[in-house]
Amino acid sequence: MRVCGSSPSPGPADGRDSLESVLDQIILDDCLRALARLPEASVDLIFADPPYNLQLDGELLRPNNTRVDGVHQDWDRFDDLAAYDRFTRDWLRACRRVLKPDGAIWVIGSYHNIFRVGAALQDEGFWLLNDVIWRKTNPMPNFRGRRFTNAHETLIWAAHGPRSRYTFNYDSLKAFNDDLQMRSDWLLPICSGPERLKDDTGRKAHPTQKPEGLLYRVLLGTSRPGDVVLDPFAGTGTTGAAARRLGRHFIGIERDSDYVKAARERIAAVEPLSQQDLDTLKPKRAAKRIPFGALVESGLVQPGTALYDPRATVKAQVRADGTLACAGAQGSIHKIGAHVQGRSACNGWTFWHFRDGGELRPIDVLRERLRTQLENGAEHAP
Amino acid sequence: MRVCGSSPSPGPADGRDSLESVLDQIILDDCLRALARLPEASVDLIFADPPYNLQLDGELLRPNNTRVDGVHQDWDRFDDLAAYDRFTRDWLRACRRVLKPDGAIWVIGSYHNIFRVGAALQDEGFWLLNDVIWRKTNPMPNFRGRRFTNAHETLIWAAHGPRSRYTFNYDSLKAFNDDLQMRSDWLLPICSGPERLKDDTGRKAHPTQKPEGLLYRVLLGTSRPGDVVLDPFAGTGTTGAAARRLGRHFIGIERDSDYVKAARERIAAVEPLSQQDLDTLKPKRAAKRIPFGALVESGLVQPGTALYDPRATVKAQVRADGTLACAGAQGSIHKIGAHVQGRSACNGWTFWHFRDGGELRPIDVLRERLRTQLENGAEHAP
DNA sequence: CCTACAACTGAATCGTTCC
DNA sequence: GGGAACGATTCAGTTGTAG
Repeated sequence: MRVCGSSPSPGPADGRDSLESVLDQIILDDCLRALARLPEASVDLIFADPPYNLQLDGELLRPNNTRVDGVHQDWDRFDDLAAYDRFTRDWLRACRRVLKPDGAIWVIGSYHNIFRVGAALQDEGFWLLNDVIWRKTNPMPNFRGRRFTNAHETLIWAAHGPRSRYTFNYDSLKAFNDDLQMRSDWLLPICSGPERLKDDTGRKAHPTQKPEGLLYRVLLGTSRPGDVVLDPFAGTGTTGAAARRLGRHFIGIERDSDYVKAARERIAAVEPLSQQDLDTLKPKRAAKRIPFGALVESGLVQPGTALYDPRATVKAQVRADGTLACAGAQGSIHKIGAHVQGRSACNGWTFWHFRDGGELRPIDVLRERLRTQLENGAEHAP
Repeated sequence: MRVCGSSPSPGPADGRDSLESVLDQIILDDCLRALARLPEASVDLIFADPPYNLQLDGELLRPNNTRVDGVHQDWDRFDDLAAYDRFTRDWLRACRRVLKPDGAIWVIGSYHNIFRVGAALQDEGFWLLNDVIWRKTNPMPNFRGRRFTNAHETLIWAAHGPRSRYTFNYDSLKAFNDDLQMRSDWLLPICSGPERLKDDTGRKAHPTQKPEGLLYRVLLGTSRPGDVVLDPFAGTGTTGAAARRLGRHFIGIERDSDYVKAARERIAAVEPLSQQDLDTLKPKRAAKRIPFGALVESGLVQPGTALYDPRATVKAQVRADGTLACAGAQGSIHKIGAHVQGRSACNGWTFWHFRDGGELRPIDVLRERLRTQLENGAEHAP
C-alpha cells in the first residue's frame, strides 16, 4: 500500500491503516486489499464507479468508418456473470464493513452491470433509498440504429441498513432546484472539454471519467462538510476533487499507477471553497427545539393572547403555561390544532396565527425571532 | 382456463391451448398455469408489469394530513427477497419458452424490484438491449422530505438471446421523435383523468394502471403490425388496448376476475387507429428547465460570487449549494429576492444581477448561456 | 356560459426525541 | 425498551363547487 506523496511502507503490525494515515490520499493498491486495511465503521459516504463489464467484443465503427474508442481495458474483463457477481459481492461486503452504521453508498452503472450491483446491494443488507438517473445532455448516438440511444446511466443510493439515519440535505437540494423537490432524474453533460483529463499523448487519460458536476450534487446532497468520503475505484480522482472542493475528506483506492498519478496531480490543483461559501442551507430538523412555552416565558407571547387558524374562523387563547384553550378544550398548540380540525395530528407552529396589525402571521415567525435572540445571546456568552 | 366470451372448457387433451384459441383474449388464470398451456416459440413480444414487491409498512400522510392510498394488495406481498426471486425466475422462464427465438421482452419496475428482475433476465439467458427510463411529468412527491422524488420507473428491453434478430423500428421512432434518434429516457405523464379506469364506486379500478402512451411507444418501436404480444400480468388491459389500437394481436393473462372484467370491456371499446391518428402520438419534447444550482454546479457561477439587485443597493453572496446569503438570511434566489424587497414572491432570474466588467447583467443571461452549452454540447456528430 | 378556488390524487420501501 | 409527544413535510394535475 502506498499513499500520496509517501514512500512504500509495510503499515502497522496489525495490518490496519489508521484513518488519519490515509485521509485525503489516493491509495495505490487493489481495492479489496486496501479496504481490508481500513478500520471498520470509519467512513460516512462511499461513491463507487466499478467496472461495468461491458462485454464488448470486436470493434465498433461509426458510419464514416472511424473507430469508436470503447472500453477494452483488462479491468473491464470478467469470465462470466458469476465471476462479476463474486467480484461485486466481495467489494460491496468490504465497503459495508468500513461504512458507519448511519453511512450511505452510491454506485453508478449501466444496464450491463447495474442490475447485478443493485441485487447484490440488497443481498448484502444495504437499504435502497433511490435509484437516480443521470440523463446525459450529449450522449454518444447509437451508430448502428439497432437500439435506443443509450442516453443515461443509473446511480443507486443506499443506506448501510434499513434503520440508518443517513444524511440528506433536503433543504439545500430544494433551494438548489429553484424551490422544487429534487427529483430522481438529473440532467448533466458528460465529461468533455477542458475538464476531461488527457495523457501525455493527448488521448483521454481514463475511458469513463465522470463529470465533477455529478459528484458535486452527490456530495452536496448526501454528505456534510468534514465527512469522510471513500471511493474504492478512484480512477482519475473525480470524487477526490469534488470532495476537496466541497470541504469533505476523501480516501481513494486505485490499482492503476497511471490513474493514481493523474488523480493526485489533479486533486492537488483543486482550490477548496471557503468556509463561508460552504455555508449551505441548514436543515430545519437540525435547529434547536424551542417549545411554545418558551415564547410565553420570554414575553414574546403574552398569556391571554388570541390565536387563530389561517382563515380566522377559530379562535384560541394562550394560557400562562403555554397551553392553548379553545371551546372548552385545552392542550398544546399541536393537540388543539389537531382537535379543532378533527385530525389526528397538526403542526401548531404553522397552523396558529396571531394578529400583527391587520395581518395574520403564523406563530412560527415568533419562534424564529426567539431563536435568533437566543443564538445572538449565546455568541456573547462566555 | 377461461377465455374472453367463451364458457369454461377443459382444453385439448395434451393440456395445451392452440394459439388461435387465446388470440386477442384475456385469460383468467394464474400466470404460470396459463403460460404452461401456451405453445412454445409462439409470441413475438412480451410486455410484463409484474408486482414490484414494494414492502410498504404502515401508512403515509401528506403534509395536509390526508392519507396516501398505497399499494397494499395481496398480490404485492412476498415473504422475502428469496421468495420474490423464485417468483421472478419462474415466470421469466415460462415466458422465454413461449417467446419466439427472434422475439423480445419488456419488463417494467421500480428500484424495489427492477434489480432482481434485471439480474434474473440475464441469468435466464435473455440478452439486454436497453434499459429505458420512464420519466414522469407528474410523480407523487416525497412527502416527508427524506429522499429524492421518485420521479421515474425503469423498463428493461431484452431479446430472447444474444443472437436474436429482434424488431426495432428505428426509422419510425426517429420520425416519431422529430428526426432525432429516440433516446433511452422517455417523458410521459402518469395515467390519470378520463384514461384512468374507475370501478362501480368511482374509485380507481387498479392501483397501478400504466398510461397507454407508454405501451404505444413500446409496441410502435419494437413490434410489427400483426405480431402477437403477450402480457402475463395483464391487469386492466393496457397492453391489450394499445395492441388492438395499433393492429397487433394480444394475449393477456390475469388472475383477478375483477381486473379481467374491466380489461375485456375496455379492450372491446377500443377503436383501432388510422395512420393519421398514429401521427398525432408524437412525444412531447422535454422543455429544459435549468435550476440556479446547475449554474453553480457547472462552474458558470462560482460560490462566493456577489449578486446585486438592479440598482446595486443590495448585495448577496452565492453559496456552494446554489443558495443566496444576504444580511443573515439564506435561501433560493427567488426566496431571498422576495425577502429583500419585502414581497411574498420574486423572479430571482431577472432580479439578481452580476458584475460583468463595469456593467450589471441579470443572471438570466447565464442561464441562457448554460442552456446553449447543454444543447450544443454534443461531442460526437453522427 | 366561464372563471376561480377548493378538494382530491398518484407503484411510497417517507421520524425523532423525550420520559 | 416502549409509548407518547413533538413537529416537519408536496407537485402536477384533475374534479367538483361556488359565484
